[in-house]
Amino acid sequence: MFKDLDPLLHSQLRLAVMSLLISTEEADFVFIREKTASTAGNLSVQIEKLHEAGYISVKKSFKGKMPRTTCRISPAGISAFEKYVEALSEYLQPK
Amino acid sequence: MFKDLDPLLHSQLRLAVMSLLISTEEADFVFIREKTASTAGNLSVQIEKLHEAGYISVKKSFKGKMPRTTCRISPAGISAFEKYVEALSEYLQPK
DNA sequence: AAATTTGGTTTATGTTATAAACTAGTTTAT
DNA sequence: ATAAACTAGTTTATAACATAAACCAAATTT
Repeated sequence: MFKDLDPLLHSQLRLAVMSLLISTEEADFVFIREKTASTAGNLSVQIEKLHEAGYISVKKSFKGKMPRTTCRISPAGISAFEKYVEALSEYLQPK
Repeated sequence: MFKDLDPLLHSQLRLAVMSLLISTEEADFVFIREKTASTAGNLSVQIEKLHEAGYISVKKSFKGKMPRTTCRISPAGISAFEKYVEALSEYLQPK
């Protein structure tokens, strides 16, 4: 009856990150931190989890002299997100 | 940008319980346990949390000689569920 | 009457989310 | 030039949460 919800996506912050990346394709750490209104520590941890899962890629570079972390959603991430949305909709639209 | 998700509802099992109760208005413990495919222990804990929050009412009675626990969604529960669905939809339909 | 099942609750444990503290370096003010 | 403050994060500690395992009381089955 109720499909399982991917625990990696069923987290407010990780879901917000994925939601952002789905529409922007690429976003850096600071942009995501601002849009999600999260702390850097929390965001760092959650980005690492999405990365480990293969849902996003993370690229480190420099913008001038300052470090920059850029995230991009992967095909696996897109598909996981779509699957999550479909599973969740069962819960939201009670038949 | 991203509204906060009610942490009481942002839990697979509690959300499934609420989803069931939204459509059935009243359901007993065993019915919910079967529909959600959860263990009795976990369900007991999560029902208690929804109860404490005032999202559901819990009535104890006997069906013949056997104990029965009946749950019903409250107006506060309905409104919290609706609010949750609305907040969540921001995450699911990336603009 | 012993064993099993029912309908739960309580408790213990592992997982998760989060904030606090820290690191490494840059920019700004003195 | 140096101290102070800021940027961009990471690591670590702690509190909250989800879940299963163990338990209980009573009913039913054998």
